[in-house]
Amino acid sequence: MFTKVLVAEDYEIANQGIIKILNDQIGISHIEEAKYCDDAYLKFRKAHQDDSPFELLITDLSFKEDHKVQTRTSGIELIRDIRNIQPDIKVIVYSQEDRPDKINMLFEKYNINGYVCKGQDAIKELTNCIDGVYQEKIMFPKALTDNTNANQMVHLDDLDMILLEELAKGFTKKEIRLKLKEQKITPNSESSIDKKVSKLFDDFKAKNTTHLVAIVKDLGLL
Amino acid sequence: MFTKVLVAEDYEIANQGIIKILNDQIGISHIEEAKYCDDAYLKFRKAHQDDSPFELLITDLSFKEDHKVQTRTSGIELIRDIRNIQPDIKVIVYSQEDRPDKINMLFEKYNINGYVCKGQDAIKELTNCIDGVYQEKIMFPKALTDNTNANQMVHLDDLDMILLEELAKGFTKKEIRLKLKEQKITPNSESSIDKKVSKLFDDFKAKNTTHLVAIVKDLGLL
DNA sequence: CATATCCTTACAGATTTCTGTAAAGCGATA
DNA sequence: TATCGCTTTACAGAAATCTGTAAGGATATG
Repeated sequence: MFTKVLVAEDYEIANQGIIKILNDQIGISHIEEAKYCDDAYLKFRKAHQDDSPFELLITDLSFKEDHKVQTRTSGIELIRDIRNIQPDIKVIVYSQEDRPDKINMLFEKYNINGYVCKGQDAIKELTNCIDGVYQEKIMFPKALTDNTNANQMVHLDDLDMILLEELAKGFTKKEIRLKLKEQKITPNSESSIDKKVSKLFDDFKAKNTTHLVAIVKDLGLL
Repeated sequence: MFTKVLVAEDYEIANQGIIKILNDQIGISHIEEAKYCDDAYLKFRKAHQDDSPFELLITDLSFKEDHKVQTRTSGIELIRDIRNIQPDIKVIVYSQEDRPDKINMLFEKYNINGYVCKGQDAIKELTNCIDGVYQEKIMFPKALTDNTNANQMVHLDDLDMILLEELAKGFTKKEIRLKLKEQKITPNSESSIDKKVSKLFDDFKAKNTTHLVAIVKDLGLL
């Protein structure tokens, strides 16, 4: 079983809960915790430099911001930076998030090894997930495998995401076109943007831009 | 110090975290836990009938619904029912909720004795809160006393909320006008709607409707 | 009663959105 | 080279948004 684990979770009590389980139920000896992404990153890097690296990272996704200014503000950035240094570290995300799209994204884009939804059966799910990941399995959460509607997913490419973000920030299509031109992202004609957004209308059954952004926000994709 | 405490929290891991703290840091001997409101209520009533009542209830507000059908679905109902039987029991709410209005409501309407926000310093806040409540104090969360920005809040009236909701659903102002007319809500001219929405633009510093809805979604008001 | 203030409504015009159609560009294939 | 399929772009028109100005109505105050 894993012997050295890093837990990144800003909510102290959840943090303690995870540690209690790792200790009592799984018997992992060396556990370190961090309440901030940056702290987690520093602990990780120190361990890596000292040649006693962590084998597993258990992290939340969202970290509340407070007085301490952080360079990393979400678990995703933490995963990215840590994987940059130690690509083979196992990563389990433990989060409130239960939207299939978002969770799938984590597996596809960030190659996480497991996901556990905060919830009633989190203890069993977590221990189960750690077991599986230790055996090199990819551990999807029940919410994802149960649900058949995971297949109804809409695939969004990079440009789709850019458009959604810019629209949500209130930019007009003219402004977005200029931005894309500046950054040499193609296609960048107003017509192409129109087409792409119209496709998003179809995909998400939205009536107009405002509706679209509201839907995408609700789905947690933005 | 309290000797018999009931913890109602559906998230197992947070549940375990609370128990760990009550055990390790405060030294409370008799702790019972419940993952469902109804369970909590039954445990409470049994203890009360057996003449060894709980002295303190620590409860979450929101309980996720699952296969088990519950008569009580939120901490508020639990508090109400328990206080009905044992009015002098101390109650601490431990929840994600950080909106001043909502928290204040709990103190005013349900006479809770303390409130702790789930968050980075929850452990210290929780132990501190329990101490205070034991000394018969009313323990407001820091978020409520610290924050001066509670006053900076934008006040949204009913019509504002209706407009935001309808816009987020993708309805045009013409459609919204007709809906308001049907429901006999005034003002309902397109001009008045324009004016009200323009004010919201100012309040939230939004560039257009799409931006406005995105902002309001992010703030969790919608 | 006169006046000030606030709220509602009407309207106008510049801009933007949304939805078509059609043309141009480009790679793959025979 | 010719043709097919796909993507990008151009353009156009109806609808909706956004931002003014101004007029009408209700209420309060002196």
